[in-house]
Amino acid sequence: MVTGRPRGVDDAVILRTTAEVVGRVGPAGLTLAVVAREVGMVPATLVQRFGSKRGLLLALAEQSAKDAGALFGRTRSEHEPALDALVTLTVESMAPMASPEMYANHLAFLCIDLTDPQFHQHALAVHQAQGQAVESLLAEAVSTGALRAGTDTVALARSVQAATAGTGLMWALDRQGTLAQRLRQGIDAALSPHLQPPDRSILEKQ
Amino acid sequence: MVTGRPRGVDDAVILRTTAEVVGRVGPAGLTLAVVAREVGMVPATLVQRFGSKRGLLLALAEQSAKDAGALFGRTRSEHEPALDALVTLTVESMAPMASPEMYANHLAFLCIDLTDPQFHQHALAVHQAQGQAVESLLAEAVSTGALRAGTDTVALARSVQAATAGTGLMWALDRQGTLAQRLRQGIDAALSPHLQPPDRSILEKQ
DNA sequence: CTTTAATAAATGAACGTGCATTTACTAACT
DNA sequence: AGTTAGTAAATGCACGTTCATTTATTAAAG
Repeated sequence: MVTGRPRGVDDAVILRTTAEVVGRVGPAGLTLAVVAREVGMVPATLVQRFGSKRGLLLALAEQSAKDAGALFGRTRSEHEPALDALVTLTVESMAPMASPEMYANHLAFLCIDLTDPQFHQHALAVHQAQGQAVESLLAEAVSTGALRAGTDTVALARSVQAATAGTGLMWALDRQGTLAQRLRQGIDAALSPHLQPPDRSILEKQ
Repeated sequence: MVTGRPRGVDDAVILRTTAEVVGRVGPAGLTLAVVAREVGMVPATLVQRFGSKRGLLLALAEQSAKDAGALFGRTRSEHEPALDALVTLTVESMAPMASPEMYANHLAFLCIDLTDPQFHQHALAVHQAQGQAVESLLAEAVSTGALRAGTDTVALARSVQAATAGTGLMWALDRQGTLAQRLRQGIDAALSPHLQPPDRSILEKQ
């Protein structure tokens, strides 16, 4: 085996740096020059390793999808009620968008996802992983009696997912409260009509 | 008042053309050259009349906000049940995003709205106008007995708005069915638990 | 142990392109 | 004449990408 000059920094570091830069300026504002400087390289190197700017962004999207998949696929912490876990998971999954600017960057990525088939594939996978996770938590809530028996968990999962996405959007626009608060309220509103009486809310009233 | 050379085309035409171009390529992909060509002008003229590319886009945002405001502020068609009107209004308001590409453009604009204060102002106004419209329709539905008495219309309006926005987002991702269908289902899911029994749904079952 | 060849990685400088914007000028209208 | 609209050409900049070259590393050859 013939090895050449070793790589100074490995792809993971570059992708982390790229993510950080994207977090600041968004995918559109991203320039190879900035990423290169921050990682101690020169733009041409990035092109050589990732093929193009698009290649770099695509690799980042791939990585992010993998991370998100891991988040939604991870095993529950024990003894936590399913609906609490649902709220926790949702809030956590949207933590990287918890400022209007970061949310805007998220949207910018989504724009790419909707336009470019390769990006779309990853985004769709994440979206479906989330749907699965939500639905299985709802199903568990039904089986433990937190939700009314006979609840259509598939339909409800859709509602919860829509409430999540929609709440994020509204919050980014009106900027009232924190994203986490709003998500809790939004999910609660979607779920509360389906709670097993006498429960009225999944939020602890303090 | 001293008038000089008359304007060849008035601003409204330019804005309509701009909107059309944006619909094709998105706000980021917009170039003055293309707009200018389509309207029979030269880029410099657009700059002179709107100050800059940003000025043109801002004027367009202003116009769009005005249009949206008119839509949400218009008087109800008579004898239509409030909840039907709610669905109709929602579907209509999202008609210009009824393809994934158009939705992506909408999102791209939203990215600008979240980043640029002047754009944000218009977007927020539209959002609040929608909220108002939804809430007043819900209030009417309560008063006519379609919704249960005692329903918190403000909270429910929020839910409906979130369901609307979230449903749009999900549809753009998974592309199942038409946006209108999905919106109907999404709103129905949000409202059905609050309907006055024995009603279960606001969708006509055919 | 050198030396040398082969290979991969990284670089720096140049290139080209796409675009918004500026400037100087012309045309139309009162 | 004075005022406004429009234009053509030039300017300048910001980037992505290409290319020839240098550097680091290993494997074999002497």
